[in-house]
Amino acid sequence: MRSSRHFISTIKEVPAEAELVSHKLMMRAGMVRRLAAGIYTWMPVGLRVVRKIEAIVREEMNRAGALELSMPVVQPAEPWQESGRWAAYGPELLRFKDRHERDFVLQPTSEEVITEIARAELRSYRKLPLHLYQIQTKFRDERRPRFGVMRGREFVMKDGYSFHADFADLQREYRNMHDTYTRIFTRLGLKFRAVAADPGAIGGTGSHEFQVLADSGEDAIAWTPESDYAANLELAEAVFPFEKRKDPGEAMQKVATPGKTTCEDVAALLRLALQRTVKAVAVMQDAEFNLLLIRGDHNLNEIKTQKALGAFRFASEGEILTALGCKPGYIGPVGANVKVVADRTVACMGDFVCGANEAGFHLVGVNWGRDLPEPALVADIRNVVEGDPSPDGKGTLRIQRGIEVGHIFQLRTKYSEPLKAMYLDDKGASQPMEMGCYGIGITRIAAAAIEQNHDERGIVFPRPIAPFEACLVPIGFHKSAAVREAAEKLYGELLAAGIDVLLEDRDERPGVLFADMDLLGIPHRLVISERGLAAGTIEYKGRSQGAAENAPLGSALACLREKFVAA
RNA sequence: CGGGGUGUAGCGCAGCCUGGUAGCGCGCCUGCUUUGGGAGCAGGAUGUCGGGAGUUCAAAUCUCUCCACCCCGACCA
Repeated sequence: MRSSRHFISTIKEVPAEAELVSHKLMMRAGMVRRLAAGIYTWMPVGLRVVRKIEAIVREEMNRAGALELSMPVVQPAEPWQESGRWAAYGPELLRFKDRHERDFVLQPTSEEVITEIARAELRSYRKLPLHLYQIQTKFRDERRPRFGVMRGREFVMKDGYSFHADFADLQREYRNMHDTYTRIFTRLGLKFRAVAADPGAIGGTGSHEFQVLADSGEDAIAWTPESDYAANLELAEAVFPFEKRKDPGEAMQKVATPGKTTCEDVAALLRLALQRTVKAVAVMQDAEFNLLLIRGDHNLNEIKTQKALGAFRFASEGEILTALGCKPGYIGPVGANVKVVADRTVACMGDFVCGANEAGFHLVGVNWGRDLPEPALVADIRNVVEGDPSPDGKGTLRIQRGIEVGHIFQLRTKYSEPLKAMYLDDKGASQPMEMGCYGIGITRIAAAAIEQNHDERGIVFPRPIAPFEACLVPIGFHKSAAVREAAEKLYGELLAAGIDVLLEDRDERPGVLFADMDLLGIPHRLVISERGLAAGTIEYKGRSQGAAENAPLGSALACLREKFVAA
């Protein structure tokens, strides 16, 4: 490709809306242009990246035995009503009516349609297993689209669905996909981690997320270097503390803490470690008032709480006042005639500090059994923190941030039962199919890769997904016949050798060309100049290396090949 | 959806408080010079000041209203 015939539309200043590095760089590099909130045009340069990601995903999916198909983006409401998701999905599902006032949706995923296919086509155990996938545009009407294409409303996803006669075969395919995803993300040149995850709204039993490691990621991962344990923070279990609860050492005492409404403030005032304090979170389960107790330095995990308690919501200030006679900031479990749910850690604490249910006062030296009854329920309701013991008993946990780019689920019969996707087994009995589903965020990968690979000059793409593998930059292409001839000749050779090379033949100053090639993140650069021609050399520089090096002019192709292997 | 903020040239911004000729930088166009890291000089084009309504002799500026977008909290590839 010649840059003069391509569409390089780089800009120096980024639109103010871009917050994340990857978003800024994608805008600056001219990969995407925004059309509406969370809706982007993929410009020619950006689309090349997307296509390369798709190609790798497609190749590995095919190799793993899955078959590609393409399902409609616009889908009728009926299968969604049958599966129950028409009611359950909520406002993220974009719904609209056609001219006949019939209801339709834009697909956010395609379980319903694929299950219809399976129901109609896979009548016998002889046709199972089957894994079908598509690489398709998805639409989710996000509450708050942000971070450019990282969390857009319209995006491209690879979604695959597998159908099995029994659970064991589903588990086999699940492992197959786990391996396949590992190969895909490795080939894409990403640093990632597979973590145990919550199946969430999609449902089912087992589930793993593939997280690209990046500090700007929206997810937190708990993992340990001592074993292969890794889980999403929302799922990671905070195990029971090893040490037994100590016997009371202090008498309970009321202390004045005027204006100190947070555990941090109270601990600072009393010159106590934050780990000695307990915070109380008031929640309602229908009409029942609950106090959740968490150690001062810990955070409530709402997903775990929901699993322990069932559905709940945070209490209003009025409800707290009614139940405890005290406003938030000084509430606590002592003397409160309400249901008390203690986190495992709190249940093992003694001589702790908590609110006195009197504005401006806290209690110190509080002990279970002596000063208040044992909690009605002890459960794991907090997020793990760095240094907590690993749930598998090996080592301690570390926390790292990540961007979710893949997610695999064992759906079991969650969709096949309501949608009646049944098959006949070898005894002629009708059985619901076991299902798995497997997603990869194609367009999100482009952003995640940039988030993970950039420097002050721009993007540093891994070669497999760079818009071009290499660029050839002639200095004085429009001035020097010798440079032009040498550049054209080499360009032809590189193309013939199957290298995806960009010839920088625009009539711009060298500084502009270099800056653009760096910004676009093209991994390998060859420079031809009169200076070099006179010396019989060509210059090579890798995008992430500091200084350029010279190679004999005739060995340019061999040099690139060598660098490709090295990189 | 709740809370905060911003809409002025293609992009980044100033002007608004205290009403009175719409500006700066980048980019764009023309010419000359320049040519190994986003060139210099000279000249030039570009605006329903987000939309609507109101106050006023006069509104980018004050008031009301609608819209769009961005940032912080409950979800997901």
